[in-house]
Amino acid sequence: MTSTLYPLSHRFLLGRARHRLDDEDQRTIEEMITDVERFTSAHSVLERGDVVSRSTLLIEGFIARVIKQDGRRHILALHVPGDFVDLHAFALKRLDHSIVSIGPVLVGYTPHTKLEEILETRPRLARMLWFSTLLDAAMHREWILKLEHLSADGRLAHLIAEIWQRLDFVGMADPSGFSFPLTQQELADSCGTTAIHMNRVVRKLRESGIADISRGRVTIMDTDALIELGGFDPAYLYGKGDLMLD
Amino acid sequence: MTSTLYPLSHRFLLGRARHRLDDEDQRTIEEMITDVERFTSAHSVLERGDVVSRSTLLIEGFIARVIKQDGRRHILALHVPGDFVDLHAFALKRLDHSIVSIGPVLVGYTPHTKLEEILETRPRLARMLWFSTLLDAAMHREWILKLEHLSADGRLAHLIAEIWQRLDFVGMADPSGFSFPLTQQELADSCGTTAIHMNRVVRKLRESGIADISRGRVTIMDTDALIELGGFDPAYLYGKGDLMLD
DNA sequence: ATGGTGCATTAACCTATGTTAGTGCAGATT
DNA sequence: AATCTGCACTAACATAGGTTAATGCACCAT
Repeated sequence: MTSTLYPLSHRFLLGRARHRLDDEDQRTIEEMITDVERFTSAHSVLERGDVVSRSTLLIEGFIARVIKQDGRRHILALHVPGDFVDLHAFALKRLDHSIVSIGPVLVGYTPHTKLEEILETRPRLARMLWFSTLLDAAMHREWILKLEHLSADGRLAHLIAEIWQRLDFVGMADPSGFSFPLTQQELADSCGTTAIHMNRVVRKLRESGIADISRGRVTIMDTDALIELGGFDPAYLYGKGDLMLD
Repeated sequence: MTSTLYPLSHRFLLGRARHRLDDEDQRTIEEMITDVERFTSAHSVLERGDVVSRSTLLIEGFIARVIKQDGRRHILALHVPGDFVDLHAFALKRLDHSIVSIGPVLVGYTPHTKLEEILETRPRLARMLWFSTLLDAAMHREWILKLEHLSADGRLAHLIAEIWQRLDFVGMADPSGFSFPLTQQELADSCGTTAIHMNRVVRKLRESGIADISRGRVTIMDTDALIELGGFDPAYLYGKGDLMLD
C-alpha cells in the first residue's frame, strides 16, 4: 500500500513543506496515511461539531470549509490537493466548520495516534505539521485583508490568483489556467457576495479580457491585470524561495 | 525575576491554555519569558518582513496585527493580555504583518531557542503552543465569516462581544464592559470600513441602547441585543467548557 | 490666551452591492 | 419529445457604505 500512497504524501511535501527532510522523516510521512476514501461532489466529508480522531489529507479535487448561517452558505477557505483540511482538529478536537467536497475528491486519513507519535518523537516533523496550520492562518489573514479592502471583483481576482499559485505549488496548474469546478454560487459564497452579483463580476472579468471562468475551468487571459486587480502578492504563502528552517 | 513573571505566564494559561498541566510543565512556562519591555501607544513593536528569533507575549494593554495597503491601514486581528502576538513567527520566521501597540503596553519575550527546547522535550507543552496558534486561526475564520456575512454594525457588535469574552477569560472584563483604547478610526480599520461610517455605527449602537463606546471604554448596555446583532457564539474560542485534551 | 493636533461628528452625494423577480439554456430523466 | 433541474444570466429597484468636505471639541504646547 505504501508504494501507492507515496505520491500522495509527496504532494503534501510539495504543497506545504518548505523544509528539507531526512530519510527517516520522509519515511514517516509516507506511512502517515493509513487509508483513503473517494467522495462524490457536494459530499459533506465532516460536519461542524464533529469530534475527530483522525486528520484528512486532500489528495485529488477541491474541498471547502463551510459554515451555514441564516440560510446562507459561507466558504471560509478552499483546499487544493496536498492540503490537510482538518489538521487543526488534531489539537482543537471539535470542528468549528464543515468540510465539503467540491467536485469528486479523493482523501487520505491519518489517525491522531500517528500524529501524537510524530509530536513525541520527531520534533522536526512536528514543526512541519505546525507550519502547515500556520500557513492556513496566514491565508486566512490575507483573506481578511482582501475582504476588508477589495470589492467583489478584486476578491474574485485574488481568489483565482491564489488558487492558481497554490495549484502550481503542487504541479497542477498550467500556464493558461486551471480546472476549477466551482459554480458562480460557490464563488459568491467564497467572496462574501451573492450569486447574482458574482455573475456581474465574472462577466466583467471576462469582458475586460482578464480571465474567463466557465465550464469548470478558469482561463487566465491577462496575468498582470489579474494580479493587479486582486492585489495579489504571494509572499504570504511562504513559497519555495522563503524557507523558514534550513 | 521568576517570581515577578509568574503572574504573566499564569495569564497566558488563563487566556490560551485549555489543558491541565503538571508541575514541570508549569515551571517551564514560568521560565519561558526571559525579558520584558514597555512601549507607548502606537508603537510598532515589529514590522512586516522582520525576521524574528524570539516570540512576544502581550502582558498588559492591547496590540493589533496591522497591514498598510494603498494608504489605508487594516487591522487583521486584536490581541488581549495573555496572547502571544507572534508565536506563528516561530515556524514562519518572517512576519507577514506588523505588530502595533494600541495604548501603552507591556510585553514579554521568549527566545525561539526556548521554544525549540520545548518542542523537543515537552510534547504536551508543544501541543499547547500549537493550540494557541490554532485558536488564532479559528478567530480569523470567525472574522472571515462575519466580514462576509454582516454589515458594519454587526461587525462592530461582534468585535465588542469577542473582546469582552476574551478579556473575561483573563479576568479583565467587568460586568458593565471593559476599558478599550481604540479610536473610531482604529475600529473602522478593524471592521473594514471608514472612520466616517464607523461613527454612524457607533452612534447607532449608542442610540439603540446596546453599547456605548467613548473615552477609551466600552459600556455594554444590552448584552442580549449585542450578541444578537453580532451573531456572537463563543464556541469558536474553545473556552473553558471545551477542553480538547484531558 | 492662542493656535495646533487628534478625534468625534455631520451633511450631501454617489456607487457597489443586495433584493426580488424573472429568462434562457444544456444535460439528465422519463 | 417532454419535462425537470441546475446553472448562468438579466433587469429594476433599494440601501449600505464610500467619498469629500466641513465643524466642533478637548487637550497640549508655547
